[in-house]
Formats: sequence, structure tokens, C-alpha cells
Amino acid sequence: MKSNSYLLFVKAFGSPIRLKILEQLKNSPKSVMQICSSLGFEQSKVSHNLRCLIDCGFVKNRRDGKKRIYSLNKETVVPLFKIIDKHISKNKEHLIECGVISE
Amino acid sequence: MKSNSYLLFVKAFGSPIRLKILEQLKNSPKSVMQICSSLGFEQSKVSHNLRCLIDCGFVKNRRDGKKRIYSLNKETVVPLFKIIDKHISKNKEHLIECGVISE
DNA sequence: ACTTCATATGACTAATAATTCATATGAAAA
DNA sequence: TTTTCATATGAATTATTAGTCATATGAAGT
Repeated sequence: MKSNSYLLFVKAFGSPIRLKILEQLKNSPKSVMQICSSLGFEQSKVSHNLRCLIDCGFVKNRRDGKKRIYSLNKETVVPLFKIIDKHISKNKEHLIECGVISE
Repeated sequence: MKSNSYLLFVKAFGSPIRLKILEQLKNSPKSVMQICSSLGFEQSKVSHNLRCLIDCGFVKNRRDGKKRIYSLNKETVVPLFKIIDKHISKNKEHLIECGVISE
């Protein structure tokens, strides 16, 4: 069964903060501190979540002196966002009422 | 910001059991008990998660006498699975090592 | 080599989500 | 109209995930 890799994918993706990080990186590659300050999050919080995104292949990074620059794996993330956009625009009214959300 | 609807989407999608339910429905529409027995899960567990999938627009249902038949919103779910498949096949070795997974 | 800056990581705690259990609802058959 | 079958739901418990804090690492400059 291929659920295990699927699981990996959806769990990594299914998180508010990781979603926000991906949205940040959509525009341009960024260092950890850049992400922190634009989102108002702590460094280690962002680092932990970036690790997860790296592990699951949604982002990659490269060293730049002392910094580390993170960028999107666009091949996966861009079409993913497109599907979500489409789904949301087609189901807007309905989605408001869902009970899973806490934030 | 559109994070809120995105959030809704990714949280609903980012769950092992909901993923498995969606995989079941990929083949054909099913009643709650059919899903239960093919996955070996309890009825209320499945019902709760189906509610979430309904709320977020991934599945729809219709009554059939005493039963209720659930089916996929293929327009969203099928392309979603395609992207995941592609991502997994391109990142197979790497994905194994990810630390987010518990199951 | 030591200090600093940028990031990573581990362990603990806090927040959130999933599961269970008991019960409710609602359609159909007796 | 009551019994049964199929599913839904609420509340409480348990499990999982995220966040925090302290500390480690590692590159670069002094």
C-alpha cells in the first residue's frame, strides 16, 4: 500500500505554520530570520518546521555564508496551491462552516 | 490573506484516516459500514472523519434508504492524488527519512 | 583560537486533534 | 407505533503534534 508515503506528504503539508512558510517562499527564497520576521515567529519554531518541509521535499536550501537560504520545490508546491485555490473558489461558502479548524 | 481557507483545506486533508477513506472512495462510492469494514475501523471514527471531509468539500453523500453513500469530489481529489504520486515518485528515497511521521 | 552571527536540535511542556463510548436520529419494516 | 438497522453526534479521554527553552553547531571575522 502506498499510504505511508502519502501520509508523509499530507502530514507535512497539513499544518498552519508550514503553510505560511510555503506562502512566504512562494514569492522568493528567504533565510530563516527573514521568514521569522515576516511571520513574527521565533527562530527555533521556524527551523523545526523548515526541517520538516525539507524532509518531505517541499523546500530545499543552500548555504550562503552564515545564512541558509530556503526555497520552494516549485514543481510540487505550485500546482498544489493551484488546486487548493480552485477548490476554495468553488466551495467558498461551504468551507466557512467546517468544524476541524481551531485557528 | 487567504491562509484561513488554505488552512481548512490542508488540515482536513492532512490526516492518516481521512487519507485512507479518500483512497477507499477513489475506486467507488461506499456506505459508512463498507468503509469501516474495508479499513477495519469503528463506525463512529469513520463518521466523524467523513463529517470533516464533507465540511471541507472533499466528499459528498446521498441517502439510499437507511444507508448513506459517500463519494469523492473527484474534481479536487483526483488531481491532488496525481500531484502527490508524482512528488513521491520523484523523491522516494528521500521521503523515507522524514521525522514527522508517527504511524 | 576566540567571538559573533545564523541556524539547528533535543527535551520538555502546551496545544490540538483523534478516538472512544454512550446516546440520538431517522428511515424503513414488522 | 415499536423495533431494527445505519449513521450521526456530543462529551470525555487519549494520542499526536507544535512550541519553547536551553544549548549545540558551524561559518566568518577578529
